[in-house]
Amino acid sequence: MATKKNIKVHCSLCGSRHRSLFSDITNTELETLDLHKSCILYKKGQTLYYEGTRPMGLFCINSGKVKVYKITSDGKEQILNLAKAGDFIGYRALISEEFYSASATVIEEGAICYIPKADFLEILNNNPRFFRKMMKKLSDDLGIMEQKLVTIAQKSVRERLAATLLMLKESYGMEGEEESTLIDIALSREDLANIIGTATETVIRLLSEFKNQELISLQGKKILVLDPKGLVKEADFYGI
Amino acid sequence: MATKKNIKVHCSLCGSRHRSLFSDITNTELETLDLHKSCILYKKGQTLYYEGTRPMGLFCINSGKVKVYKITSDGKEQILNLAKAGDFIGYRALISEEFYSASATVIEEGAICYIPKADFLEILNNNPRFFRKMMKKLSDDLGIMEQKLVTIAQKSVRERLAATLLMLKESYGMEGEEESTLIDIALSREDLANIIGTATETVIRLLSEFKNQELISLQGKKILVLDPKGLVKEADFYGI
DNA sequence: CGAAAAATATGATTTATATCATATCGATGG
DNA sequence: CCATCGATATGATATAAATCATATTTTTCG
Repeated sequence: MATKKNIKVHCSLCGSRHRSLFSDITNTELETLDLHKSCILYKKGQTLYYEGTRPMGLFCINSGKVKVYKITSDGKEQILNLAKAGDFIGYRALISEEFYSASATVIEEGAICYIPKADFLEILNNNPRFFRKMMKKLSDDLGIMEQKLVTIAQKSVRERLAATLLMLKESYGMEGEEESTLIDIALSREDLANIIGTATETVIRLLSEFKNQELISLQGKKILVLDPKGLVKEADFYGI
Repeated sequence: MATKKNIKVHCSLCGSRHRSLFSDITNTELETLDLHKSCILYKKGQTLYYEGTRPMGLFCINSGKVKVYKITSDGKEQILNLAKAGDFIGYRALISEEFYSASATVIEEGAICYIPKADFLEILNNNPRFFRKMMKKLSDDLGIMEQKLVTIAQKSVRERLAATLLMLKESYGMEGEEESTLIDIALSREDLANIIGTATETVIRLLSEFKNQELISLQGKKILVLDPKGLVKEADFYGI
């Protein structure tokens, strides 16, 4: 493997920062970050961290997409979260002072910054605004995770898939003509199955059915949502 | 319905406080709390708050047990959390500044205090120790919820039931003779089903099987764990 | 206390989804 | 550019668990 090249992505110039948790930290803090952080271009398939290892810092996604997942004792993968530009990952383990409870792997290449633990904690402890924001973020994350739990526990695979497509449309949708929206994230059928907690073949079959119902159209790896209202009807609720 | 009687349970004398998030707030803060809070004896079946309503304060359980749950669009219940003496509930909605995202109902009667939102936020904003503790709590809660999600998404009902019994043993176990431990919480089979996300009949059947395997013994409503190692083998992992 | 209601128990049947199997398509890299 | 490997697709079959049905036991409360 070639040595990873450290690239220069200044926080102050980062296009994603204003949407991130760092949207209103001080200039001094920004400068310290830029001085201490590293930023690397990751390729698809590279892993940022592994479950069970010690967190030494925080990942901040400048571009690209990442999946955060756990592997069960019998080797099955469950995706907990998808992260994109502007998202932080790995803060939960830092705050709970635990080893990572999940792994994170790049699914679409991009530049990802790494902020040393000490700097993150420094800002956390000296910037009450940031502290409050971080707390709110954890609280929001918890609310989302609770909703996911309920969905997976109580809804059929068909409903969960429809709900997941709607969720992906919200996060990764690129508006097209008419009602149609392209879901702009290259998820394999297997990834999709590992989000909703089902078998890959089941996802493939259900996507075919949704296609036959003209709810979606399959553009190679990506999915085009043709009839969001139809999907809402399939999901029979919203939220995952 | 008879008017609820406000009972006197001083925080400073509360036997559960030292185990709670209020374990190290200042005396002044304690006094303010005692002045402003109310404390009511709730009977089984009474609801502390309903999903969709606005949180006006924080519940602090002095005694008794509470289930926190969501109801899906098709009327199914999913229990997210069980709370006992020393536990706080309802803080997530306060911190995220949302309506309640779940309901909370008493399953074993007890005294439950209600701390006005303003007092909670006051302590939160003026006591950095408490703030940090609250943040850690949310982070821990999130880690637990993630593990639950994985378990429900990837494990069989049989494995989930075994894991749940082990979890309940940890939280509510009363050591008996030999390896045996009584799970001291009066959960109906339906509640148990709503924790693991399955049908009531399935729980009843599987409990019968575990009884036949001499892993547990059914003491009326309560369950006696006879062979925890056997249950671990059934669960094939630990954590829910 | 005793009737009614709720919870538990168990059987029969159905069904959604997993698993296994095989074929085709498409991407990747030597 | 072709060979190989992984992803997608679809069919056949197995199975865990839901649902429906009906006793029996336990709890509730008038």
